Amino acid sequence: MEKVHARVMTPFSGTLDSRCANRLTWVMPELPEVEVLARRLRPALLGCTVRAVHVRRQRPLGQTTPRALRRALVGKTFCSLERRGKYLLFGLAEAHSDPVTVVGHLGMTGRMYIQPAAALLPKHAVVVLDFANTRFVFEDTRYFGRFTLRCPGLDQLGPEPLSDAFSPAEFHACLRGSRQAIKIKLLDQALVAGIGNIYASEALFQARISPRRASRRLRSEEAQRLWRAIRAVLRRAIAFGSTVPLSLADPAQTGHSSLFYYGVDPAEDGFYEEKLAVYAREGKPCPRCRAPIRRVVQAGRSTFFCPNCQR
DNA sequence: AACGCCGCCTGATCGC
DNA sequence: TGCGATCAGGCGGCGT
Repeated sequence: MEKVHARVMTPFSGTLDSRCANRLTWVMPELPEVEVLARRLRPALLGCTVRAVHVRRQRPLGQTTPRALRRALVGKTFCSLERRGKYLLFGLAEAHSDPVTVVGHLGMTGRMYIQPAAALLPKHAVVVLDFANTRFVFEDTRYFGRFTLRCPGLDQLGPEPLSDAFSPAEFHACLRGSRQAIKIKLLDQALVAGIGNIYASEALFQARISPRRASRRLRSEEAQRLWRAIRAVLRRAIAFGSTVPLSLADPAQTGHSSLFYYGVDPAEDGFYEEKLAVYAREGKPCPRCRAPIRRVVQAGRSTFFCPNCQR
């Protein structure tokens, strides 16, 4: 079991090596990772009826008490699973009572999977939902995630970047009202939902826009380029995540005898090297012009970019 | 009211 | 060897 934890790496949790920003050891969950998780969890989860609810950590429940969560879920059956930005919306229903929605968020290090009822629980389990012979586990090392009945942040979300609700004109209009650096603005979930630190850098690279430009200074064609880049980068990451070779997703290999949660070791298969053009690549050659990628800190977070390509 | 900044939280790493 | 400082970051809350 412990061995498993050392080995399994997933696109749904993680952190950047603190001493060497060039080495990506884990990946934070952003829109593509949450979308891939939803797609994989959905078929396994729908139809499962909750027999018991165990709350191991209260913080991710926010305002919801363990008792309220238990009352809301026990006896109900999972009937839908949707993604909104980086959030997961679990729908549960029962014949003679109102349907409920549970809001989930992976935070920095959250993971969600289904395992056999006999398996050992992870050290940082937050919520466990017992089914007949299996169970749903939400674990989160840093407890930044959410698993709750009420989540105020959800109401503040901007448009889904891959939907028609996300228009270049409106995007540009929002940017014009902000003096913030464009990289920081992209992290604002009210502007557009689901972009995190990794894909903000990646989208700006693809659009050839410097992360330090003031949002309001972007010209119309630049905003449009960025709009397009955001969608392309996210779509590509989703496609990549959902086409991970099955051998890498083999439950036997990851040690989870159930699975549903797919481990990929970036050091072994180069998965992330191929996917990310600039993120965590300080000093390495720009894939477009070979100039060394630079790292700067904006609002306390790392930004990676090519000083030559991005103006 | 937009925006900056802090606190939350743990694990890995590095210096002494 | 072991201990303490540092760092990663999504997001809510608070101050200006």
